[in-house]
Amino acid sequence: MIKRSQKTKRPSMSDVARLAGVSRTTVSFVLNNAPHANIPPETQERVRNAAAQIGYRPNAIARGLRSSQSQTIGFISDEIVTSPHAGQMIQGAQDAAWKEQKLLLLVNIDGNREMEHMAVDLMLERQVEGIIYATMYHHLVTIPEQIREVPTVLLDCFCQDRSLPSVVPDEVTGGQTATEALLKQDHRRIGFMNNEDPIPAAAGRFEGYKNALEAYNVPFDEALICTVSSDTQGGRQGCKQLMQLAEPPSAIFCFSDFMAMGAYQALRELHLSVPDDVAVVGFDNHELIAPTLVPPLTTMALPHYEMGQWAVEHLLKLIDFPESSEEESPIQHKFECTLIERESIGRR
Amino acid sequence: MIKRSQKTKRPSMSDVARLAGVSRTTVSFVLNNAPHANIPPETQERVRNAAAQIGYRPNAIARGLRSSQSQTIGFISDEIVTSPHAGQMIQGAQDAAWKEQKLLLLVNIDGNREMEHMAVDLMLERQVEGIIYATMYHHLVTIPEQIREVPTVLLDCFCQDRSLPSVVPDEVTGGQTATEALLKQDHRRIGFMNNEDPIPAAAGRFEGYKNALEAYNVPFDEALICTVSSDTQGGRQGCKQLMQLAEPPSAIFCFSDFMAMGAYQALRELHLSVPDDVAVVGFDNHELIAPTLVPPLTTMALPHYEMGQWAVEHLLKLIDFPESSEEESPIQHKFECTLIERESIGRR
DNA sequence: TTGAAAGCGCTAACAG
DNA sequence: CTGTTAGCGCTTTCAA
Repeated sequence: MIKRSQKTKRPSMSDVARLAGVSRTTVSFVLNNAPHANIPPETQERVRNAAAQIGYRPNAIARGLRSSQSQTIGFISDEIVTSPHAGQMIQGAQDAAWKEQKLLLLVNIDGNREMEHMAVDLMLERQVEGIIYATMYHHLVTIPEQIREVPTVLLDCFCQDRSLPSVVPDEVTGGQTATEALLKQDHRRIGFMNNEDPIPAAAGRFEGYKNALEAYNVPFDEALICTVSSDTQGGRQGCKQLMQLAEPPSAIFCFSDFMAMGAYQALRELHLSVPDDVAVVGFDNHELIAPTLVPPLTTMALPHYEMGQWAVEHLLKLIDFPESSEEESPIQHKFECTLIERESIGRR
Repeated sequence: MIKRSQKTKRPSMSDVARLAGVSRTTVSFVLNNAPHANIPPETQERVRNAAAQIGYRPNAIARGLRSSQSQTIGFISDEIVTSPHAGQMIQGAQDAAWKEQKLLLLVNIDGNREMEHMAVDLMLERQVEGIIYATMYHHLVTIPEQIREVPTVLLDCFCQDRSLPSVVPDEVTGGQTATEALLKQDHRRIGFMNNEDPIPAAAGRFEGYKNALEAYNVPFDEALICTVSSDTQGGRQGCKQLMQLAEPPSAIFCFSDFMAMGAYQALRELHLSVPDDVAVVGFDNHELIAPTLVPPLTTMALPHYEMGQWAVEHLLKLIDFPESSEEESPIQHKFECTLIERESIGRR
């Protein structure tokens, strides 16, 4: 049992050196597998044993001070709480960091500008090697200026002048893929319930919807578009509205899984079945919603994990090669969304 | 604009001292509002200006090395991804830490023992002042021994010998409150769909259920208990089973919101309405589920945010007063669950 | 092959 | 009131 009173000092390198009968230098070389130091196996053995014996553990703070590398990455996010997507981004980021033995210093600023500013300061003081600035849905952000003291990558957001590298989902191809899933099953009257908020996802998915129609030579019909709030209520109302049309759609592409859930409710109230009467496709692949609906919802998965991963990987590159050519035009990366096929789309 | 090339060295205290024409000590005293150093306002002014002018920022690593305080708390969690509850615990923990200007070093070990071990090592090397060990649902855990080198608090879990302080939800009173909500509306035949997994929540809520019945002098009927998987499927099947009884229940207490969602589905298939034919109460207050069901689900909220907060607050106490009397019997704290009333309970 | 020594940026006891 | 000085634990150059 390694239990040790919290008050006693932890063993330092000198302690190991003393016990092994060598100098601190030697200990350092051995424990770090120093590249060109040629220390005889026997001495190495002795040092390692001594270290193990007294339970020596390197002090990353001291090492960090000396080598000015904190092995730490800051992760700032707005509202972590509500979205399960947050977890996936963090997980992706952490996994990528873990591979390089870096740890994430997490701060959730909950939409508070002042806190955001302080968070960046605190991270900078702690000498983070870089910062990931993440938001819980794809949108435009303004970043505190001091953040530029250190390499930074924007995750699921972007800034006005694109002066910082960013990674976001490809909303256009996402909307297109979703719509094509319907078109492939011979649906031709496809409703689109869009989010009323003026966000990139709304514009992008709408564009993708139109692209898909065009690709299949289906004329665009304004009547089939309905713009509502992106929650269950919105979906329910929007769906009812669409189904009241003289020529109602045989399929509906919903901006979000919540809206799809609302559509299910509306359809049920109208005694229409999914997918036989109306096919439905959602967006988000909400783990808690999509698979549990009856029938399970076909929907688009957002690449949150991958984006988180990419963000850190890219950040690590920037850290290792700060003078990379990127300075003038930081990369704005997009990840494709993938179709998750379940049972809410039937053949027309 | 504070932009600065990433390669140039950051200004240090000496730079400030030089510019202000004083010694490093003075700078340190001024910038830290040193308690007993009586530095004339004028000098202070000069120092502060100098610091601002060159964009000085204290180096927390150096400070940490010197004062052996990292101002950092480790937060280890199993599977952050799937559960939205995770976010609430983290948020609570962070908010409590933030108040003391501490930051969280986050590692999600995803059920991997080896990774867990390494995570603790990495955190200890980084001199975290303490560690929160969190799980995404209330259960028994075994903790890597080295964690005891530093104050530790278990969040939403506990260890066999209770040798570490922990905070968990009070499952018994939770189950009792839920059941009483039904009893208060004059329901007397109350079904209980329990989780088949042998976890504290299952045993505790069942006990609470029985306590409530007893308090209302309602005889316990084994037939009304049904043990299923805690997902939507389980809830659906269990509910059908209960409703097939010769004397079916007029109300059902479900172990989880997912199960309640399944119950809704089953009831709908049986052409029974909630809450008129059958009242339903869930557990978890899943933000994404409970309010969006039709009718909105009355359910028990788990105190995740509060537990996260408490965990850090308690940890900070342990850090500040390591020799507190707690050594022999670490506190095992419980937080009450609260009833969230929506529309799934009707008067009998 | 190993050790001495300098120093990362900061704090704080001690002098002056 | 302010400066000198001695480290915190580690890395790494240089010399032996």
